[in-house]
Amino acid sequence: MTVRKLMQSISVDCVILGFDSEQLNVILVDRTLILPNTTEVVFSDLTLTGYHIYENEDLDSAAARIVKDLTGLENLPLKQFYSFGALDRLHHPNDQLWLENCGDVFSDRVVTIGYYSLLPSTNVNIIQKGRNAAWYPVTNAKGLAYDHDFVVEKAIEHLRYKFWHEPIGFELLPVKFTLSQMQKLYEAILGTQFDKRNFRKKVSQMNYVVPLKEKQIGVAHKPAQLFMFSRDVYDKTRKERFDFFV
Amino acid sequence: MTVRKLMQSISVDCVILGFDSEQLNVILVDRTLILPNTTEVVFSDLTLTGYHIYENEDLDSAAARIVKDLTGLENLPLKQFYSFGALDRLHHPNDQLWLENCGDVFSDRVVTIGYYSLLPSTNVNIIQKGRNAAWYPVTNAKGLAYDHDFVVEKAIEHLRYKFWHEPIGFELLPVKFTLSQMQKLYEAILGTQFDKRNFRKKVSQMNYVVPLKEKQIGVAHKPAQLFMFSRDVYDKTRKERFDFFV
DNA sequence: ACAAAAAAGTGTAAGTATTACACAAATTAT
DNA sequence: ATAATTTGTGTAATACTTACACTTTTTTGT
Repeated sequence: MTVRKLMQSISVDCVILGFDSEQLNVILVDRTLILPNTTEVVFSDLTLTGYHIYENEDLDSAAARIVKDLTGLENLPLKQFYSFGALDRLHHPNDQLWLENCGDVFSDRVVTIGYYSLLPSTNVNIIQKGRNAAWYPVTNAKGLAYDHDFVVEKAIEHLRYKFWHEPIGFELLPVKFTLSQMQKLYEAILGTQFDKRNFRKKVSQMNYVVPLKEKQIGVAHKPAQLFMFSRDVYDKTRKERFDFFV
Repeated sequence: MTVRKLMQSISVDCVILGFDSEQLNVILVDRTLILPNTTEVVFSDLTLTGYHIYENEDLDSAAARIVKDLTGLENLPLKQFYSFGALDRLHHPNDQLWLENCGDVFSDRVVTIGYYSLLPSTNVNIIQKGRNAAWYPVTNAKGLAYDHDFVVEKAIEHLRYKFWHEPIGFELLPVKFTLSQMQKLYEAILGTQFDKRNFRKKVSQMNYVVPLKEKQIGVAHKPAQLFMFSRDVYDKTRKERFDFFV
């Protein structure tokens, strides 16, 4: 076992986003402070999956390690999106109490590198370890620890920007999806409504969205055709930019 | 004078880009190591404008302060674009020699927050202070100190991405510019050639590119009409996205 | 004064993409 | 069988993109 020394001024926070065919969700971790030798709950709130980095790991590895430690999830496509270093980002009284009681001594200000990851939030098995991690609707993710409200906001702003300009949404859909699911996703992220016929016309130009010979099963209405995203076709045919709806 | 304590594991590096109607340029700072008590030049190379941050300044302020200290330039529109934390980013022998001789003790690995700024590289007055700062063509900016080759590469990749998707190039042009200058800029950054008539058709849709009642003077050919960018019109009329050439 | 050089400025036709709009078809549950 | 639900489809008007070449305006050199 190698010795791992914390860098006490640098952390990584991960905004793990999921879509459940209705809304965007984010994985948050319970932060309940119980004073030692008592059972008194001093406060209880939620944080992003985040932790300090070690001296012998790079940023991407730190992000992957932190997510694995807190949720059990591995091999997520984590992408760095922004770094946060406001002087007061740890200065809320609860944050101070928490840091005083967690056993390590941190510098007054910690710069955090923000990462995000996208995945379908259904069928994702979060492994509980000590501190509970769970999905929460993004719209309810307010009053988070530290500056994590702001970090989530920036992540979603980043995501929305990318959505307008390239087809990144497929990671948020199941492997086999219907065009209605895809449309709902775009509408949820971009906050717009699209006409069904025009949306489909647009999608039919994306030849990396390939129709399967399968239909939905177990739905109480006409079953929809299933599609999948072909990274292969995508890499080969996509243009420098992505024209989406204006 | 307030006491300023360095955070020895976090720095900011700024990629200050300029365009001179021909090519992209970047401001680099001379790093010549002369051993104390001798005049022997151990090595001499170039770095981005960068330095460690202080404990009592946030990231944006650090970036502005560093640029001012090294170049005299103030009020640049500095934007954060990516952070770098590879374990070996300071491990080149020259980097080690430099750090050993600069008087401070730094941690083995320093995470740096990358910022960029765009400006016309003509008429920019770089104030020399001790270490020389100057413009260099981006294409020649190879073999830089630390991992700065990579930082510059990432900055330009980021810039190119944004250029395809929104009209950010105006900061790289003089306040009054011709359509040919604008076209050259787009061609330089995007690495494409555009048809003059089609380019102008496209620009005429951007009603925030406003024609002036002035023409170029002092050129040895038919003088071109001058245009300027109106942030006012831009903020009011621009759509969520920017259709540029596919 | 004139010619040469240099870059500015301009139009059209064919093809492609976008928009707005409404109803029939397939399936399950009762 | 019927109701409920969601899928799936076409057209016409407008706007945008593409490919393509010559004339105009100005300065410089003779």
